[in-house]
Amino acid sequence: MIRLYNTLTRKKEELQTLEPGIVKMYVCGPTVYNDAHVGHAMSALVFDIIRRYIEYRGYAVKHVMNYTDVDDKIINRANQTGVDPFVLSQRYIDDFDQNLTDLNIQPATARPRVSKSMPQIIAFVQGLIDKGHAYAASNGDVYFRVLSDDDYGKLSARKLDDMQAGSRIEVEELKEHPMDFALWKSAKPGEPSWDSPWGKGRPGWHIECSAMNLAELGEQIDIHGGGNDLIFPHHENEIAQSESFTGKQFARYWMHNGMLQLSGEKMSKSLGNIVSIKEFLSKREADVMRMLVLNGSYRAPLMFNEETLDGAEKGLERIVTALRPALPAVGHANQGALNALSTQVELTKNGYLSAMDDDFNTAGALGNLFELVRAINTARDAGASGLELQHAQATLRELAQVFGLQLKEKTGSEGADKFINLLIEIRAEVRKQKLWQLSDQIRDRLKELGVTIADSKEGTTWRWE
RNA sequence: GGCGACGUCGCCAAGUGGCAAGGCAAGGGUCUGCAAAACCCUCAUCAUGGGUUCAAAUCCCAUCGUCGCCUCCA
Repeated sequence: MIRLYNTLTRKKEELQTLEPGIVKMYVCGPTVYNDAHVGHAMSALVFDIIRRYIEYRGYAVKHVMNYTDVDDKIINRANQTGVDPFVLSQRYIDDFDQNLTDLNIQPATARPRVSKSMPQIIAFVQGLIDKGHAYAASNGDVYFRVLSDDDYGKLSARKLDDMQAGSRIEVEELKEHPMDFALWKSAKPGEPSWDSPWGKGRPGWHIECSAMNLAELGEQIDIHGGGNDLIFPHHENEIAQSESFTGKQFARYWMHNGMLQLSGEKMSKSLGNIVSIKEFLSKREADVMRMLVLNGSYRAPLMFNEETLDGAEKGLERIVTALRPALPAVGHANQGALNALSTQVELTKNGYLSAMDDDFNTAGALGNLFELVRAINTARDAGASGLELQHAQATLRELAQVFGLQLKEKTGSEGADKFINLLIEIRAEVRKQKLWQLSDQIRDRLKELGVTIADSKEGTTWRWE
């Protein structure tokens, strides 16, 4: 039984789906006006890991991620660069898709965009007006009437009265209440706009997600996810819109990931302290970013710096090492060593599942994986054969794959193997004659070419590195 | 100022009432001609001060500190 932390109730709850065996999950995607950064990667990775685990547990996941391709930022950037806003957003959508692929993130089963959802959005706004939850102002803007929603503020645990007190929002005369927010914005000159019952205009920020949710997943969904910086106002307003429109509970579980911390601060567009995904991947493997996320807890802030990345990279190598073959000359491992290994396989499986069932505790599950890593290495050192290691290694690989780790061994140029083996063979002869200098020279030169040699009393092995 | 989350070894971090997982780093050792890898050993009483309890990192109160939101943001 999977339990997950629900922001709405601030408690862990059992996952009970609306339809048996199916999880409807909507995760807020990016506004596409710039290169995506590693903070986006964290969020995408968190929900990718969650999705993979839910699927591993036997559910089918309907996963929707939207692209916000109509927005002030896009329009501004388009104007600055002289590129058509739709061309610009298309370019960044393509880039983002590529980023996700590079990070081994499973594509969402549906990826709607604002620009292609206009009829649904307009119908949604009209519906809210019809039900008295929204009103059109004289200038063509349409606002949501917060006072019409009696539990407004329940997700972010705020009260309307409190918000007004500390609010820095300039009260617009056209609004009935200062916290009323725009569902539809009347067009300004030079902006993309669409025809509507209230004149030419474009959607506000929050309505798109309500409308796309309804279109793709229906009136009610199981999980709604996103970064915790979206709790207010975005998700709060989504709830207000959707529940006012349908009269039903919108999402059963609200899940929010913590922020990536770069030198102690949130990485964000406005602070300008950004590392793009592209930039990251030019320096490190995709698995390193995933390991960093796995080693933390998805709801807490995640430290992103050279030190934590080095740690993630080393941990990754440790798992990869455990998957390597048995030693060349296999002795016979004693029964005790083999029993210890199979015991650990069971312990790890159980530990992994109970950690992950408990609100996707990846750090705890990872700890279990490392215990299996050690058991495998110990058995190998004791002389276990490939066959004897097989089950444990398969388990390790399976559980790592549920995490979405690829665990790629580096490979070199094709066809080089036989020449490398030849060199190793010659070197073995050289070593027999104790010509250490020559032997070391071969090792050093191969190292420079990306081949690492390891000698042991059972023989010599090599690998690309 | 308001609301929320949090403070566990040098770093990342699990654990939320019953003797403090795991990874990285560090030190010592085994193996090795040397090296790499691996393995073994060592390495914390849980921000501070009170309180509840037979028993608290884990519950309550206070203080200090950090982060997020309140404005675009994963």
